[in-house]
Amino acid sequence: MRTKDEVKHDAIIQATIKLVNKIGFVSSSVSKIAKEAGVSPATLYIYYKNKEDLLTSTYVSIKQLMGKVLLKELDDSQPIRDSLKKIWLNLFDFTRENPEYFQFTEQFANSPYSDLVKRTEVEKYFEPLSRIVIRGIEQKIIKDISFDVLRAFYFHPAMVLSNARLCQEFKSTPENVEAAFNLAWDAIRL
Amino acid sequence: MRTKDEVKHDAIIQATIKLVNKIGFVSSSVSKIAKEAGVSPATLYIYYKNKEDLLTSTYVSIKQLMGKVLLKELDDSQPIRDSLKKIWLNLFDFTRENPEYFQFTEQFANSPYSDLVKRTEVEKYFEPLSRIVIRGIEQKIIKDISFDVLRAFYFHPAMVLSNARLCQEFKSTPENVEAAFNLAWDAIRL
Amino acid sequence: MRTKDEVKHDAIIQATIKLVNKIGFVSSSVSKIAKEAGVSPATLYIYYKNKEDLLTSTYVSIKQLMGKVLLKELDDSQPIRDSLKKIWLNLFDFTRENPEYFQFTEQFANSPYSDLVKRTEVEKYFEPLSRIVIRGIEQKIIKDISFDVLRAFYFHPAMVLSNARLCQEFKSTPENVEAAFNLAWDAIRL
Amino acid sequence: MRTKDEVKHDAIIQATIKLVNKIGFVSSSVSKIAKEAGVSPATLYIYYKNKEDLLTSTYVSIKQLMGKVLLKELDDSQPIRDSLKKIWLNLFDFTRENPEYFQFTEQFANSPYSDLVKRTEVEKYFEPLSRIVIRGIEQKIIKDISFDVLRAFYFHPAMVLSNARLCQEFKSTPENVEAAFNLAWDAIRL
DNA sequence: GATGAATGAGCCTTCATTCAT
DNA sequence: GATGAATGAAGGCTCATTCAT
Repeated sequence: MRTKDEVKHDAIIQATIKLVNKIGFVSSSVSKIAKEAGVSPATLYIYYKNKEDLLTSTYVSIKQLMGKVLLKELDDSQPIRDSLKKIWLNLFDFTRENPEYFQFTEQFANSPYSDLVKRTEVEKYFEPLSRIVIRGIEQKIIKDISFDVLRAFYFHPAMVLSNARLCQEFKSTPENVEAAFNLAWDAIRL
Repeated sequence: MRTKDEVKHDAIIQATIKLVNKIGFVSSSVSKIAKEAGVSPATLYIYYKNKEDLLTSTYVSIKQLMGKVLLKELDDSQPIRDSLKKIWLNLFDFTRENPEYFQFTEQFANSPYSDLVKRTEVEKYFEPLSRIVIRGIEQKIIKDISFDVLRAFYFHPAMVLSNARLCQEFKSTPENVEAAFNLAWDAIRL
Repeated sequence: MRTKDEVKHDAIIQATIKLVNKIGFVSSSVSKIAKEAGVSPATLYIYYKNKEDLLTSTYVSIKQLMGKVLLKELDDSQPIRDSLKKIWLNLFDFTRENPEYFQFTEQFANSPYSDLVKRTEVEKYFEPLSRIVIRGIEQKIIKDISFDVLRAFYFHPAMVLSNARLCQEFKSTPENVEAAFNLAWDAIRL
Repeated sequence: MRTKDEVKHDAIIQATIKLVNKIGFVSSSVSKIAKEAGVSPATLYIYYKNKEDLLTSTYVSIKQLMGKVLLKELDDSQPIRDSLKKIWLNLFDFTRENPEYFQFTEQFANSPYSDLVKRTEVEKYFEPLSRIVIRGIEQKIIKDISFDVLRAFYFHPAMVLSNARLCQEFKSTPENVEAAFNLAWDAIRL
């Protein structure tokens, strides 16, 4: 018997990301994705249960990768501010080097498809971040306020500034990112 | 000539908002909107050039209303911090009282349709806000940093916290809003 | 506004019958039917909810017509045998003059689609026949046995003999039909 | 060479019958049948040329079995009526003990697939029955009328009464079957 | 012999839009 | 102005069959 062709599988994933970025979620039909990937529409259903599965799986796997990249090289012994700054820098590195991955997740997160992914399914990949924040609160370094609020001032601004569509002026040079991080830190620190 | 029926026109707008909120952008077809509004699909094309026109027009007019509400009762003589706080409070008032309007704009802003609306077309309704910020920078009250960054820490967090889908824990009580605003202010102030 | 085009509706019905007879239920796709009728596939959905509705409605309306034709010119005062014979003759007249209608109902009745039609929905058009049979039983002219059995010997043989596919030898001349009816009568009479 | 696996072959046949009975001819796809049988779709094509071959072969082999069962224990010396009655009883025994086989053949016989099976291919298994009938005619016991007509009154009613879908009231108890057979006999005897 | 991967063609249905009244 | 009818194109998905191992 023939074995699953990982090259083909990867072509499907890349085609999905590329097409969604180019023409949006709504217009990205299964047959267009298949054509872009150079396979038959039917082939797609060997790797995924249906269109929803294709899109959510792609999203989750990118988020998993993001989690790994953002939280790498973290050292529990270093100051909390340094950890949080490192994560920011990692994020901007990631979005600079994988703009198409990042753009896909942003589009996905704001599409109705995102309701189909359990929040915990994604949040688990960022769990170490929560632990840092909690530690910061315990050590009276970070404001004792709900996680939703802290996220709105620590994580979301970074996402927004990374998003070329939303912020066309902001260029993510090390200086700019550092300057912007200062605002995040001023917001959340005690 | 007969005059267009404003009752009918309004029914179309309300149906659009209601349906998009209920079943999402992708599933909201013209005929479903027409049925929800109690008119013929063809009637819709009397009021709008096409589906794109319907959606973008609806979006822009809500944004115009939002601008009016957010920037009301502002007094150039009052402290900048007070003005910015007032705008926050106005935003949470608006989203509390018009959740369906707000939800629609959030969905729209993250759909591919949003690319069809010129940024300036919407930004002009929030122009007074820029002036306040500029004044704050000139008076050395607000950090001298690009507007994209300031918006990422002043405006976006408020939008995120208003969005029930994104922030399920955060309840917009006056105390919570005030507490969250403090983070915004800490972020942008000098 | 445009009014429903009955010519077009009839074209759809005739195309359905013709195609199902020619290539069978399984192969008769909506688009083939539409093409045969000279309309767009979408047009078909103006007249029918879906494919199932198209097929069942067509079946039921033919059965209604059959009921009318088979039971016409019946006279309660005439002998029961004459009434039952008249119905047989009417049936063979009908199948001779409307072979495509008859063939369609036979195919339908033995397809899984037939489960979608309530038995009573069709049986009501043949109700006078039951009444004759019941009268015959009461008058001790017809055997007192369950209706299923009587139908199996009175009605089904006529259907089978009418069916060109099942009975290729039998020709429905008046003499042949009369001769065959004698068997039916011998079967059910007391 | 390797020998075909009869266990596997039988699994395919049983899966075909089971699935066609459960979901109908139209919905019974090759891959569903393969899955039900626990084999690969490709395996199926080792045993059968194509789907048509699978279905027709299954049909013919059941019919062959039916012929054997119906015509067993027949004695040319016994009265013709007894022989014909015995066949009836055998048929009801068969359908009672093998309802799924019977149901399959009934579905098949009324599907377009049945046209693909030559009539003689099946009829040969019931040839002894014809001989009995011919003998009956020669002995002036059975009406001298075409075989199509005799079959319509002798064989078809039994099939109809056996078919649970068509006759929901009739229960095939020995008494009921005997009573019904009397109608068949009355119909065809001289 | 046996298999899961792979496919182009086709399935039913809905789409955004225009037509004819 | 307003409408329901009408449509070609496209939607997601499954089909019977063959390929490659």
